[in-house]
Amino acid sequence: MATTDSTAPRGYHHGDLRHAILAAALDVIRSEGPGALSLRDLARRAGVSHAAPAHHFKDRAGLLTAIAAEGHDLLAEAVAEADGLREAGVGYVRFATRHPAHFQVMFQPELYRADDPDLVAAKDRSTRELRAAVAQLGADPELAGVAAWSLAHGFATLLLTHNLERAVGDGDPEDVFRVLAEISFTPPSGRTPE
Amino acid sequence: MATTDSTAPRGYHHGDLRHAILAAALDVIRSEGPGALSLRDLARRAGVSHAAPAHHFKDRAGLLTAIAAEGHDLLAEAVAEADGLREAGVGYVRFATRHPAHFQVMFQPELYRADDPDLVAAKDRSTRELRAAVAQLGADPELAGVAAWSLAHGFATLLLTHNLERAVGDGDPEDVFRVLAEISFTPPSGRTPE
DNA sequence: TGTACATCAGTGAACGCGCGTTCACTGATGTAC
DNA sequence: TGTACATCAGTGAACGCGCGTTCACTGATGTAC
Repeated sequence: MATTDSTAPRGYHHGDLRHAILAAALDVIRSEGPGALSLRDLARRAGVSHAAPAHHFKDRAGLLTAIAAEGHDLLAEAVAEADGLREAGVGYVRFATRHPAHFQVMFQPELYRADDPDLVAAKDRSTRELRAAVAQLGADPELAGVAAWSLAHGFATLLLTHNLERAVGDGDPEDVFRVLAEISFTPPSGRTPE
Repeated sequence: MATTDSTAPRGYHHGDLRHAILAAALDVIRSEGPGALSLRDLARRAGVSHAAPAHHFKDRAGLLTAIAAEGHDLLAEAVAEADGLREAGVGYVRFATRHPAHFQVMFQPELYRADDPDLVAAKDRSTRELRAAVAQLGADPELAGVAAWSLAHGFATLLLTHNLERAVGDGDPEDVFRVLAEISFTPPSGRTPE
């Protein structure tokens, strides 16, 4: 077995236990849901004693808080990279499909400590990006923003819970979403700003 | 203490343990999420021995399956009563706000047995009603249906996870949703069917 | 270059807890005759 | 009207399990001098 992998665990110290635990946790959440998480199980998966995880994340809530914070950062990034409101929506959907475990945790606040400073900061970042995307709308950005967010969030959620398999089929969900955004947000010509 | 309440537990037999357990479960799910459910705890809340719940619902998954099935029936009813697509969306949102625990469980399939016959039948009913509502759309009902569903589902989900408090404030979420539906589904005049 | 010390990451045994499941049981209710 | 029997709902003791948490510990790494 090659020992050239710099992340391979070696000797007494794991080397990167924090990331190993996070990766295992995301795995479990993706396949079995957040309810199936236990620190002891994660320790087992990382090949480490059961008390080790508490060193990095005090407890289950601490771990989930870290995941939620990371999720908000990833979301902020995905939205910031997008050009235009429609593509911001696509970025939202892409984030959800690429990081389903983060997405799942973020929107179940009873799982983590919502007042954690790092989390709050990350959430502020994602909120700022979402607002910036919506600001490109004309009148009543508040309401139109809620509509846009609802559309993207609903699509992503239904996608992850396997409710759109008939509609999306083998196609690219992002492309399907582009069409939806087109349908929903083509401004009626009678109302376009002057 | 009045013993006139016909639902009051009396004597050896509870009288309506099945409903009592369900009610307690919905309570727990609403306030602490489905992860906090345990049959022993529900038995305690219903004032009954810890092995009793297994008589009605074999296990946790059985209980959650029953809740998901009941949820689909309630949703089907809410959508069936509505007049027009927009009101069907309002019905969807209303169902979510009135029965948040059912809503939460229904869309987390890893919590229950998705192949349970009763559940499948109930899900068929709600699917049929949703399809009927969407069928009122003109061209491409499949895609427009996904858009409508995404909008309603996203709005409901964000509402229940306390993400729309700024936008909705003290107002009635259902009214806010009516406006969103208006904004999103006013057909662009260039495209209205002849 | 060597030594001493501090700090950090991970160990492993021990504890108490709540859980689901099983099982022989008992009390209540309905039905046949 | 009475008796015998079957069925159903709920009991309570027992079990084994995985969990989180605590704690004294040890091995590895970095830093000061």
